Amino acid sequence: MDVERNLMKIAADLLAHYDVHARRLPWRAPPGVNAADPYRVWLSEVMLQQTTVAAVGPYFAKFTERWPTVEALAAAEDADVMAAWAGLGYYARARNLLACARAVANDHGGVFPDTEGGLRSLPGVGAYTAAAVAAIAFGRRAVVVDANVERVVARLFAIDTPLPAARPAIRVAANGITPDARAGDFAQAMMDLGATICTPRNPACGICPLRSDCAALLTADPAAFPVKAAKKAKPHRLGHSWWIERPDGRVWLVRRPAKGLLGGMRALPSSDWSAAPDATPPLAADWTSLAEPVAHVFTHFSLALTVHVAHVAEDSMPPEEGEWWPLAQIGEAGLPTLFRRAADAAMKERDVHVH
DNA sequence: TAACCGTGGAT
DNA sequence: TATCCAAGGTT
Repeated sequence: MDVERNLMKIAADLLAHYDVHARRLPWRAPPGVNAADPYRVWLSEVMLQQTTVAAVGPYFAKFTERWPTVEALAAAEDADVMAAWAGLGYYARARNLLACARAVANDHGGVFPDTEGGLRSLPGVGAYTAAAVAAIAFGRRAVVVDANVERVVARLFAIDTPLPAARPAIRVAANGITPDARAGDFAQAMMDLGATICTPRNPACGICPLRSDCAALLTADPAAFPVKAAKKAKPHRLGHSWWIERPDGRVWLVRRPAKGLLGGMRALPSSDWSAAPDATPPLAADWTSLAEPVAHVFTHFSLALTVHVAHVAEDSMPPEEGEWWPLAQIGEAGLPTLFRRAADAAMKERDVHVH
């Protein structure tokens, strides 16, 4: 069979399947509506970077209700956006989200660029997101390659070069099956397929709309694609955080530096995180340490965080910059998950002593 | 280029 | 319990 014709068949088969089985997602235009809102497409794509659909759902609802347009988001306070993002992870995304919204509002008249190149120049918009927004929101033909597409394409063509070295070949193959029309639907169909059928483990090849086109299905183990390089072991690190509570029911919170881990987020005052962290408290007080450290796993290391608790006088003021945050509103402080769990542990320990 | 950057669910 | 993994971008 003619090779080009066979490649066209892949897109046709996939789009026919998508027309029946597309997932209904809040950021997708309803069936029959062609134009998705670029703001919502962009917002969803940024939230979905390395993040599951299930995790994004409530955050997308919260953001679009509070900031319905890019102009509204551009006018938001930094602290409000960072707090609203708390718990979703990869906080550089939130910082870039605001920078991008302000760039669109201030430099582009509140209208998103409608080309891949224009989108690519925005903060936090890389090759994938630019292609996805251009295709989904603006109907451009763009080659959209995320981890789902990498997996589906590696299997379709049985590409056995290990990632990341296989990326150029995967991109070429993805370009070869991307249709001129409905490139946005095609991209979303590929991602739906990767998320629901062509899954990393135990793919449902028996119900796959592309099973007649798949080279990996002819091998002993289709799930072996894509081949990946071995991962490095995560080092274990230690750390200390200090819970400083006043008799009026407030706790001392600081803000972490703008860049780096948990950058720009509210936090408990903390040591460095290393093999031998500096355990010197930020102020002299009668400290008690929680027996059980908070265990937390980051992308490239795991952490055992010892939480120290002190009750200090009303006029006490720690040396570094920060704010006395009311305990009754601790949920609105926007603490990232590590510190939310440390706060939970400290408050639970306090309740044990009170009762 | 490869390291850095979160979190939670699935297995 | 340990490991893998997710609609990646930045430096």
